[in-house]
Amino acid sequence: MARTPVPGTRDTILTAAAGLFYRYGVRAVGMAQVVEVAGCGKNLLYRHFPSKADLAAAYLTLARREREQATAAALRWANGPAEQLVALVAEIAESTRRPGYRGCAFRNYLTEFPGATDEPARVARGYLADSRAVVDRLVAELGGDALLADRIWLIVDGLHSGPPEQARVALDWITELVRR
Amino acid sequence: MARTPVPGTRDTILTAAAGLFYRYGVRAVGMAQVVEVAGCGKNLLYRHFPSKADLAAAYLTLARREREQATAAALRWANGPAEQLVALVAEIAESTRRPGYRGCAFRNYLTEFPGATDEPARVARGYLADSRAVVDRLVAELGGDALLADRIWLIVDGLHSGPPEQARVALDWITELVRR
DNA sequence: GTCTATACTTCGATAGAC
DNA sequence: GTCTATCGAAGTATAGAC
Repeated sequence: MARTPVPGTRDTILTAAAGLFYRYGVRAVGMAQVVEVAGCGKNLLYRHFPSKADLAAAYLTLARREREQATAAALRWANGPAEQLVALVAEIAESTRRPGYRGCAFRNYLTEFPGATDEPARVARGYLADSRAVVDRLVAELGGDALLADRIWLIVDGLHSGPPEQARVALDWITELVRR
Repeated sequence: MARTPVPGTRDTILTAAAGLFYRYGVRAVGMAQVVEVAGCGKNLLYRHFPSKADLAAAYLTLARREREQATAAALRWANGPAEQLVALVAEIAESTRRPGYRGCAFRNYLTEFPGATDEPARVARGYLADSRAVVDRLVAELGGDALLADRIWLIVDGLHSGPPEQARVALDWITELVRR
């Protein structure tokens, strides 16, 4: 009897991989570990993701989707560029305070693979660039100059790599900058 | 005939390792690669550094010494806490603009080995904590509050992980914050 | 006695085969 | 799903040059 392929297998594998990659780093996690946590055979994993780079790229793409959804949700209740900028940073600040937070997945990947030009690196750089572009757009709508955008991005960068205690400091500061 | 031990061998090896570790990451660089670049035998390497962790710890300790020397040199010409804070950040900003800059060695290590508690990790966390303490002390001397110290540290964090173009933005901002 | 070079061991990784 | 081929890495041991 032909066995019905289980739907959502790809998601199961990807979720397991994402958890491990984010927590321990992409380099530190082996495919065997992913198989173990996903509870599937090695066969299936390599069927869905022909190489580790493919899996890493999918992991970062998933992370991107999650970030974008969280951002969109945060922006939903904000009116105008000022509120939107605050909401944007507030969402990041909040995420850094969640248990298990280990920094920005995209920045982490680029630190683990400096100078990489493979697919995961492209996904990571792409997200960072697009993310920065959103800030630029909102600042422009606000009527702010390039300096304000640079400063906000500087805080966002610091927020991602600093300790979670910085979350409130960053948020308050952004609020102050934007309201002015 | 007894051969005279070459002095400075340890430094030669360490310099080679440091260059590789910083550029490509500690995980990505193998001991064989270090041997190759250092131009010595494997035996000698393991005599001076019994394990890769020892070598990594020595690399970060060297990085710390270099940072401290650069910081001390920058602080030498500064009078009072305000000027010293500016000089401190100016030195960091300048360093991020040097060719070959690949981020903060200590933050990078901790990103490569999240949650590590080995000797290199202790060195990295130690430097970061001491570095932060210097900022706190200078801010206190300046008569500033904890918020100002947090904000300065936020900028320093952002400066380390952001693009080099942020250097001037960060420096100007610190100057403005401290002069007030 | 100190160094280089190299062979070797063990281990874990990716990836593919069955 | 297990089994295996292949590779690279850490670390050790040995042989030989100076």
